[in-house]
Amino acid sequence: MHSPELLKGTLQTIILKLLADNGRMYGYEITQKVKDLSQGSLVLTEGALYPTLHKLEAAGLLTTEKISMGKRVRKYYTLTVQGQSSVIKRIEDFEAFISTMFNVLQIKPQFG
Amino acid sequence: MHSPELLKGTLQTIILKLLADNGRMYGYEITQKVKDLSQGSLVLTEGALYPTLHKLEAAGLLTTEKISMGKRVRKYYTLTVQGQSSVIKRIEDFEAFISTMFNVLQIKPQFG
DNA sequence: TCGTATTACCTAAGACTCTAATGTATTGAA
DNA sequence: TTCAATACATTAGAGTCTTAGGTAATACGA
Repeated sequence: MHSPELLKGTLQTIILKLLADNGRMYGYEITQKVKDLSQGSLVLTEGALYPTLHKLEAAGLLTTEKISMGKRVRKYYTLTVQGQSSVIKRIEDFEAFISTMFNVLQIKPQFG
Repeated sequence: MHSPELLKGTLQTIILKLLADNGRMYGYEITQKVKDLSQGSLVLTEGALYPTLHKLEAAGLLTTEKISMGKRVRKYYTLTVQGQSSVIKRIEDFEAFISTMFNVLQIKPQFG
């Protein structure tokens, strides 16, 4: 489990990128996908997820549609055109930030 | 200039690592060092820096000494033993977080 | 069939970290 | 002598998260 402070500011980027890769997704599905991809080390709480989804929708980056599954209603989120272009920029921003952090911390990227 | 939200949670790590590499430093010096190492893209505001320094001191990771430079008094910060061991852990945490983020975002680290 | 876990949506209070603004004072250079 | 840079610091407010709580459907084992 990571220090939760590090996650701050990355949640929107994660959500947007998952939607870019997977097409439409619903909230609970996003939490499970993040858990899977991070091997359990990143857990999105619902108190963080839903306000963020609603904020991204209000900003015009996402649209929603409600799909009935029997009696249960799922709310699917899809990127708008504006959302699609913003993903690219946010990934670039994230990569630039990481690069800067390696310089400031004076460490080399290690992978393996 | 980076999206400021991404910086959140990394400030303590930056300060501790700079002190580990450079020995004792004073507040203003830290802001300049960060600006230099990041080529101007990361700027620590004083409202973020000083409360963080005081917090790290209260946590026992830093000690201070006041050095008179003529009429001016500089406040130097030095890592305690506890601070030195915490740097190692924080760098490891940061690297693990980056690695996880690359997995979740499904991007490959690009450097150059 | 009954209880529990999981799925699935959501909000609200409070903690925490940052920005922006402000304040004080010294030093150095034009 | 006046302005920029150096050097310390605090505070109000914004924003993002955690923790806790609420509702309800579905699936599964005892």
